[in-house]
Amino acid sequence: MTKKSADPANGHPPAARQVPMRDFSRSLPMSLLRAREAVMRQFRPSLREHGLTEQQWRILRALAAIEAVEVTELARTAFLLGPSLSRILRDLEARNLIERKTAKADQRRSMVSISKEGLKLMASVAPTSEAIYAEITRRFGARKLAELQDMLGELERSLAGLGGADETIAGE
Amino acid sequence: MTKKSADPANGHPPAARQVPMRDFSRSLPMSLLRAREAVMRQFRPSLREHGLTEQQWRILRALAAIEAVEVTELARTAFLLGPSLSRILRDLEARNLIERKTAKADQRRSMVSISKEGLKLMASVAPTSEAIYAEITRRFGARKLAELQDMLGELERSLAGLGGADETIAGE
DNA sequence: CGCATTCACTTAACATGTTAAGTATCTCGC
DNA sequence: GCGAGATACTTAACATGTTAAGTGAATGCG
Repeated sequence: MTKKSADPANGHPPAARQVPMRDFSRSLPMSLLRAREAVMRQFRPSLREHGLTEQQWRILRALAAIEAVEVTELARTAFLLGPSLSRILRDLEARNLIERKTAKADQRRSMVSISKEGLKLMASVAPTSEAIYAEITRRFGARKLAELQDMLGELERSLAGLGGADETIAGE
Repeated sequence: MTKKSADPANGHPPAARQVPMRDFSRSLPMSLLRAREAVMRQFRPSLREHGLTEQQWRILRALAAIEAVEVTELARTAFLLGPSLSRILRDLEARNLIERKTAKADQRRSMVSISKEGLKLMASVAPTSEAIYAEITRRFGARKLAELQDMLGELERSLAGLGGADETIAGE
């Protein structure tokens, strides 16, 4: 949609296409961005009703599956940068949705876990969330969805080790 | 690393898997997020060298293809929300990369266009950007890339009209 | 014409993304 | 054991995402 270029009614010369590049709207980053937005648009309202943002929900979900994790590993799991996670954890802790206690062995580490309240909140959100996911799967097709996920994973892997900058991965 | 369980020293029962949900890291939103990040990680350093953020680059690219646009349409094209765009345009204008002038017919509208300097900057960034895109295409495979884009587009379309909240689209 | 509504932005306020510094611990070599 | 360096976070600072409110300019209707 919206493939204008029909040169509506502005009495101007063709265009200022000085710099030749691929059609911007068809670039891979834009495709991924739009697709993700289309998906998240479905979930946000429900999360919002429960006073959760997308990232907060990611954190709770990551925590629900385990007993406790260090902040750094949680950041990897929830795909958040340290500073963002740090702030969000502060808020979630203030809301009593998570708990924190410094590890005894290493005072630098703090172990994060979900609280009873956090679990209760999750339980109230999960059904809707699952229903939405099911509807998305139904609309797009379970088979195609799996195929898409495979391709996305492959894309990730094919770009691993092409780190644009520092590349501090080493033995991982 | 990845010392997962091993149950260090905390005297707690096994795990807190109270709320049953799909494996979080395999959800569609996470797959899309990670894939996009893997791609953008390639571009960011180059853009950064030229003093541009991803969004600023999106705006310049959108502008390079046309003579001038209203802010609202530019927002659609660059896939940015009004407020973000508003701020970024203010900055880009201060850097003389774009130009703005209010439309004569409708004083509310302001037409945005890329400046000579903006075009010059684009010309200096485009080659590297294209090279990176080519490398990504090479690694992932041109055929698969096209296939992936198709699927992403399909996903978008299959979720259109399922707007999570207001749904104020009407005749578009 | 008068004025309520709608429009096209812009501001404001708060949450997150992102990079750079800062702080407290821990580890290790000497 | 002690001081340099590495670690695990946290803070800070700035840019963007996101929603709500504000502002000025068109529109429409009585």
